[in-house]
Amino acid sequence: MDVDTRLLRSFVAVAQEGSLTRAAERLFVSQPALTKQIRQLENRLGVPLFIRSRTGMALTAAGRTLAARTPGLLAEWDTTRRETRSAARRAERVLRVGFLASAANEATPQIVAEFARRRPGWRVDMRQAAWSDPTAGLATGDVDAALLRLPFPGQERLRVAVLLTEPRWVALPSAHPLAARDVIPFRELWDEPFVAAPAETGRWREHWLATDERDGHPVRIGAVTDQPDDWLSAIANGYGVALAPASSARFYARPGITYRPVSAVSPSRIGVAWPPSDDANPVVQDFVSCCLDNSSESDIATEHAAPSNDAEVRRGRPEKPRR
Amino acid sequence: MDVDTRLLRSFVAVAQEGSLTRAAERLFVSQPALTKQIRQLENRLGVPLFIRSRTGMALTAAGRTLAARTPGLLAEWDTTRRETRSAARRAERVLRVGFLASAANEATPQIVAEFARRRPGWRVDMRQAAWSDPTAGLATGDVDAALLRLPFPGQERLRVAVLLTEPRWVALPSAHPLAARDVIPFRELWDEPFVAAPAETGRWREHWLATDERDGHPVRIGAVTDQPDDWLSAIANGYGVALAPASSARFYARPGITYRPVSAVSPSRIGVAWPPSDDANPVVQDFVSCCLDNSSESDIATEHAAPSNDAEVRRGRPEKPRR
DNA sequence: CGTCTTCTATAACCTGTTGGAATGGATGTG
DNA sequence: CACATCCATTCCAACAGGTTATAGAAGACG
Repeated sequence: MDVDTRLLRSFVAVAQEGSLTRAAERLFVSQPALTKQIRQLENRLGVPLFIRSRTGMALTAAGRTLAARTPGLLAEWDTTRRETRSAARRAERVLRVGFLASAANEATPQIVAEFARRRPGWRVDMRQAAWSDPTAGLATGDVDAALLRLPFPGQERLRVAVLLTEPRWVALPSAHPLAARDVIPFRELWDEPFVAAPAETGRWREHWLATDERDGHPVRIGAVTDQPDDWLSAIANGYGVALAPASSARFYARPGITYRPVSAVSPSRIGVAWPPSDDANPVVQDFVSCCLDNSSESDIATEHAAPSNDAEVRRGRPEKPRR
Repeated sequence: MDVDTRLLRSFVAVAQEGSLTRAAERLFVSQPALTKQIRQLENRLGVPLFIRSRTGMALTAAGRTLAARTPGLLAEWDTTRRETRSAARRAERVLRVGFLASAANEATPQIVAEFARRRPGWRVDMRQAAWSDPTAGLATGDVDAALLRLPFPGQERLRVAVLLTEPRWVALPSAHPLAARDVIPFRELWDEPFVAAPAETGRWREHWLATDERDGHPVRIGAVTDQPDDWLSAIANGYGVALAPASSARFYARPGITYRPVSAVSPSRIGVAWPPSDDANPVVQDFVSCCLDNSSESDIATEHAAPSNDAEVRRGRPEKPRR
């Protein structure tokens, strides 16, 4: 009769992977735990969902039926959850905004101040997210909007407006030979070990390793960190170097670390993001326009989800109604 | 992130009842258990769903949002569950048919035999249901079709074809003064204690107490039973009398119990029921037509769900393709 | 042929959660 | 002022669910 959605998520993972062992590591649980979960789901439904064999787990006819419907159900539950939390924040007059440490910049206090002027009675609740969640809580519905570094995984399912573009620099241990140079061509960093974000951040990690801009040259990983402090320590301790936004030189200055401009590497962008379900939410939209008003971009680009790939819809910069 | 659908069902119950105490008894759990469930749901969502007061539990804005979407989610889950089990039975070539003890009659073996002729390779799995589930497992998706006494609760959401109409008699302790009579007017039974079905069977229970046919006269309940054997014992032991289909005199003859015709009470009907999702399932439809072929009704009525009340769609009796 | 590897299943153990009964506390009511 | 009616809390027993270690089956390979 009743099931924990967790069982359904496990089921979907096993169905996709075709293997308990692989699904187990994807879900960060042990394989015996997954064995039990699947067996429990089968018992509750009173139906075998998989045919076990040494080569893995194959769906039965019933399993295929379930597998076809479950993702939709889970998506609906997630939507419901998101809307419920969003309703609660609206009732409390709180706008919750997530941000990545590296995406908050000098303009942030002004954005919040202007929002406070436009929406008296409302409170902005800023929460910093770890790098392990590059959507800063948007993906899970924890926040109404987020200030992020682009690109990030899951971007296709959200609305994004670019606020700022800045060059990428490199952070090096001060003792590093290249630290003496004024500008470093990216090519000269190809063989350096890099301090990287956790693997589960996918596209985001790749962007900061600039894997696309190495002509296929492999990346050396010197360390994996998931917070600014660990990241700085790893670099200072010589585990590797890392690309970083130019503004890091101001926000994350630290003895033992030197920032240098990098040539021949694409810049980094900061954007504000919100879920499509809030396209008509006036409060969220007010916050977005406060962001745009304080943006240094002369031409605001809003990235929408496009059927095939990331087409960008450009729109003129709105008037500044600053009093 | 994840929730047990049980929590959602509890939430819906509390939201509807507006009270933990009442919802708890409806759900057959203790009130502290429900308190904890609701609190747990609130914690998982990170949102208060109810405002507690001495007068009960009132939904918050977030609670209303959740309450609006949850029933749909649960219904979808139930549909998914039903279809999954149904797919399993199709793969195994098993048609599972539920029946209430009192709804199986002399025609049943012939129905099954004819189905076996039409669908070689298929097996019919007949399962008897307790009175506590008057849909005999259809409501929960445990069976593909069911032979039932009409009317029953939940009938509106299913397809039903009437197979047989028979008078209602009364079952009395043999020592009962009325047992000596040939025919008993229903009115003379109004003050007798009745042996009834469990309260949760709603409309079904009321039909067998004939509450609608007492001119508002209150019903006396002498005992509550949920299986034929208990029911017979209760009557034989003098806890009360009970209306029963005329055929019970043949199927449930027992020393100490006397069956007598009752006048001025409506008859009972037997029907075959199936879920609307199987309207196009050829196997289920074959079974239904086997039922109709063996029906004694000269005019087959199929009851469909109607927007306002139980309109009956009549259709001519199909040809008998009996070889 | 053993030996590895790669799957899933099982066993043993530990911990946190859940449910029930009894009880408490707040608050209207006869 | 005792009572009825809510929800919250406490205590205890039972169970579910996780982990590690291990078993068992069956291809892959030297």
